Amino acid sequence: MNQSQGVFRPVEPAVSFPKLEEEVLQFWERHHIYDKSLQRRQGAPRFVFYEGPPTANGLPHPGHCLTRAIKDLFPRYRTMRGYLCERKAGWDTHGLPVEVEVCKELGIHSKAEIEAYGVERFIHRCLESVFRYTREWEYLTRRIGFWIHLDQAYVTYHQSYVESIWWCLKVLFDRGMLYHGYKIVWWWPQGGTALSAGEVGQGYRTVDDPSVYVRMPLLDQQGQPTDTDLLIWTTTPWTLPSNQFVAVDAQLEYAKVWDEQLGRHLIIARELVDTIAQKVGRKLAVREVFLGQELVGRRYRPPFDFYYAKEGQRQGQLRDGTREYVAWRVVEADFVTTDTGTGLVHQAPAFGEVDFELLRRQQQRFADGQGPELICAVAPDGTFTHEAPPYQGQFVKDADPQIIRDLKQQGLLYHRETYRHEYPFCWRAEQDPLIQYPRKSWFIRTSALKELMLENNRHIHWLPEHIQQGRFGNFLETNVDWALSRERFWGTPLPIWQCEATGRFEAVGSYAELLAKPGVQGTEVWEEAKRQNPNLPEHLKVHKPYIDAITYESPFHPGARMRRVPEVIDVWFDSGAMPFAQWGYPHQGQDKFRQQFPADFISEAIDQTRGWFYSLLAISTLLFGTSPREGEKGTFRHKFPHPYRNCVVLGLMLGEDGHKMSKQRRNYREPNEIFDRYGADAMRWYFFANQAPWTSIRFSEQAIRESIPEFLLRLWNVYNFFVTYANIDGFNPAQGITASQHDLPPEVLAQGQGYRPPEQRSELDRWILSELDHTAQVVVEHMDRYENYPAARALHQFVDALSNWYVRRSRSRFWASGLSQEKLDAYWTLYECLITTCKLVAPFVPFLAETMWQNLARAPFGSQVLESVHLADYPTGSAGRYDEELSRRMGLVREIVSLGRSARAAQKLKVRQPLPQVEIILADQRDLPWLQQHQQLVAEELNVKQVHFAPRADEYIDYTVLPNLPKLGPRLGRRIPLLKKALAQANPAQLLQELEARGEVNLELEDGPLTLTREDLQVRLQAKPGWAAAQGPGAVVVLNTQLTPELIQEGLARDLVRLIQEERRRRGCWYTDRIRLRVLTPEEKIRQAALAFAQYIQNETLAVEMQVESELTEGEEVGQYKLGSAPVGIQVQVVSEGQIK
RNA sequence: GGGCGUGUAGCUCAGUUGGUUAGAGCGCAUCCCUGAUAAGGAUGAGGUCCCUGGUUCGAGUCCAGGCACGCCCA
Repeated sequence: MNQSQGVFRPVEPAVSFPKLEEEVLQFWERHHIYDKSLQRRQGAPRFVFYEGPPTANGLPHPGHCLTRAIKDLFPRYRTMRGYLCERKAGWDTHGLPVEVEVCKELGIHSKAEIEAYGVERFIHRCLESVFRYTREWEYLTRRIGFWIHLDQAYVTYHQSYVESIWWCLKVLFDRGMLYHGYKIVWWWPQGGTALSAGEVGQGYRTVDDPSVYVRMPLLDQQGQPTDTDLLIWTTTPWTLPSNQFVAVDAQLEYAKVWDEQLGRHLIIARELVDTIAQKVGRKLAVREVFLGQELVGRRYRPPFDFYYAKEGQRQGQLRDGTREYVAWRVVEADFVTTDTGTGLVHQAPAFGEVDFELLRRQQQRFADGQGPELICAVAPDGTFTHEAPPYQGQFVKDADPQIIRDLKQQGLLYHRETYRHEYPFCWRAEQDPLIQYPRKSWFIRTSALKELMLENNRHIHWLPEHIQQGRFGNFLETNVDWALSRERFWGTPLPIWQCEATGRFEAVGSYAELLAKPGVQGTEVWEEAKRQNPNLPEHLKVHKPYIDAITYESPFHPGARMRRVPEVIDVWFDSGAMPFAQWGYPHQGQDKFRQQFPADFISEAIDQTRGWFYSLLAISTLLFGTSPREGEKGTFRHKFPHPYRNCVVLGLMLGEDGHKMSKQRRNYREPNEIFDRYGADAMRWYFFANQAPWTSIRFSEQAIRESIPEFLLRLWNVYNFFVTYANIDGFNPAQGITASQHDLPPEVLAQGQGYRPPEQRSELDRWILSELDHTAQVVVEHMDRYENYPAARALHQFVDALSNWYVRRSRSRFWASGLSQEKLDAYWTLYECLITTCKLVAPFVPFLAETMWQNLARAPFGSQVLESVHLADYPTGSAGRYDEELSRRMGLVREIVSLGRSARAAQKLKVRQPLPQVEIILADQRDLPWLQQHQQLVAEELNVKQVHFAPRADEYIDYTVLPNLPKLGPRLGRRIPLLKKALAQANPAQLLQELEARGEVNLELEDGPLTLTREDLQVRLQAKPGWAAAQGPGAVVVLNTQLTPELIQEGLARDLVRLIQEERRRRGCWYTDRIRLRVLTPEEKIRQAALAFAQYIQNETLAVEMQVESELTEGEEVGQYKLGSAPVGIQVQVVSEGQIK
């Protein structure tokens, strides 16, 4: 029969996966398979997925491939499991990185330069920049097989999105959760800009700074100077005029030392006394030692009295009713160290984040308005203000020398030196040092909801688990208020308007609400821009600078106007608002939001812990974690967890060399290169099947390449094998099946012609179907828990078992002529295995699965079956065919065969040489009857004439009887060593005999008797030396290596068959060609073997006749071979042509 | 400096609730197979499970301390 008459399309053996994938992509698109996969689940329970929006202003790299692959895997899987999973794409479009890119193009940097360039032109360029690489992102998304609605993507700068955020912020503002306060930022004074942590990190340089030790005299209770000084240390003398406190560690030991030369006492940390004495070259005599807490509350006089003169004597009322001096006293802090300095830390809250935090804690101790105010003698441009008259107008760093001179003059400078350390500079203007500086910012009072956020977190399923209590939990524990505002241009404008007369604020929840305000002015700015450039997207009207132009009448003061505050907001707020903002909620999309909240599944890399994972959780908890206030629109209380239930945290992907991926290092390949060479499935399989997704993964081109032979090609070969023979035999699964629109589940296959229930089929068939069902069960169990890695391993193992045991053991059945029932069983079994595997692997390697489905299912069934494997239901292995006992036993057979091979290899006896016998000794006799029925299988695999099971073989075997520890451990506990001793002394053979006879055995331990059953003991076998044997945990296999002339002849005959087959192939024979055969060799033994086994040889090689000759002729038509040392010529002549190649 | 994670074969990584002989792939070596064939398979060598101490009858696994690396934050 011609293969073209088969129902399956012939399979190309030299497959190109990338090429197939392109075809599959076209097929999906042409037939709208993704949409159909959703339509099919209309009305089904939803599986909600949120896309964490990428920024498309940079090219995607392999790390993004991992994220996108994982984001595709679980939605695909859940869809096949019967859920409706809509996938809406999204783009993150705002933020500093965008501005930085544009500044680079423009060759500018500071805010002033941007303003000079023009905010309007600037944000237009930002908008262009944002979508620069959208095409590349979309290509990657499509090519890797990530099904998501790109055409319906949410975009963070769109008006509806911005207005959702405005709504959210208005709710928070009205609840009093949004407030205006100070934040200490890294500040570039010359540029007038705060820098992000990333930028600051780029600018660190090693520099020498002045390092000064300064005395601050302690005061007594009357405020009079004492003979004792606090000694502090700083590398930023310019911060001293703004000193407010000195911090100590309450639990640290401090020493009061006497400096003879100075004639005064100094207080320093006890363990630093020697260090400092050495520095100044003086003797410091310890007079007293006490804990830091004794210093807490003591007053001192700061080195400069610009503020002290006015405020030094001021007291404020504490919340507990008592009074305390507001500043210039010793306070307790947990950040004090003794690594450097003196153990007493000068605090200038204006110029340090921890200092500022300390001030804030102090402020909280006082009643409202009674506490210390922030002191700051420095202007935003980095120069001293009039509040520090001697230095007014000087840049802080330049003022250091004079400040030190003045300290010296006052006698307060105890010691000075130079200190080499890392200090940040502006990454664009290398000469400009950064300073920490207080800026007014808008904050969200997230710390008030800390407990709720923690509670919410407790309900989230994190993978890996440790994120919950670890990185994320800790981060929530130390929650500080969210500094929301940014003094930038390209971002969601903060929707707060301020009364120019009273300074009071008001939040606005939408553009329409704004336009409805009384006396609105300024809309013409946008209208004019639009007139000049009609192509401007409408969305821009809610952005700077247009929105800034809009003012309205103040409700707080007659005649005054409300103007928007200048800030935009942190981009993390944008992305964290996506659960509702992607629908424009609550101004629109109410149904959509309620259907799609919260998410069942999100996944991003671990760097998002403090990014998106946090912003999502914080915003959701703020809005939906408490009961709504009266009159609020859109809020409600939702039970935890939200906004996501399961979060797979991916490891960071490193380059080939284990370093961060970087273009300059060239330590990774472009995704497209991988797709073109190996295909998306290879990459996906590498991601899913090589490691848990949260281990930081090292990009490896080789590992991607290897996933082809290890998995894809192995499955492909089985598929190819099936198609080849099914076509030869005209196997057509569709005959007899009438169901329509099905996905070929077992019960439908059962209608097929020649289909027999598995229980009537051979053991091997039942075994592989058992493995199939079990694999499906394991995969579903893991995938339901978001564990792709163990799921992929189970699939890998199954494909291996199918290829290397089932197909190999079944080959003779497929090769037999005719279409017997046994052969049909084999076809039906393999067919079902392939169809089911195809569905099982579909979420993992969607392209390969689709290709197989189109041929295995669509080719014979046409429209009777589902159009795509991705529309199918995921197999769950629920057919009840999993037979644990059978799986275990087959495992034992495979072990025995493996041991036999090992023994052969050790004796250098190739498998082609038949051997008379193997002796198999089992550790456990209970499988003996079953194994005896499978002697034939073992005999074939090992090429031996006889298989003999010996219940006891003291001749070959040493026995060791060991305790079964998992069973006995809990029971015996500390008696275990005694048992071990008793067993070592006992005679194992005798023990075993007794066990077999009575079912139990009595042992006398040193501390008393003990009765053990068969289950309590384990027998280990060891082959005695001198035998061709191999041992494993379950059995010992001993070979009989005695060769008879007959066996040697048979071995030669098999060698000949191999040579003839090779010659057939060399001559390009079709599988079914009949041949006329000549075997030419001067070696008599070979000739004799050929004649003795003529029938066998002719059968195996489809030879209608065979001539054996002693004369070797040369020539193209005679293949020249060697058997051992003897030359052999093989001539093959086709007599009747088959049609199958 | 703090938090989190990681450390297992030459390389990349698994290792379930503590249990006897710690696994896989690649690479290497030796070989097999040759009707899935530009494939496939077997066998082998290769391990102080980072170190030290502890808990336990028993620790790669649990606990404490340390070391190295990575990430996040200061």
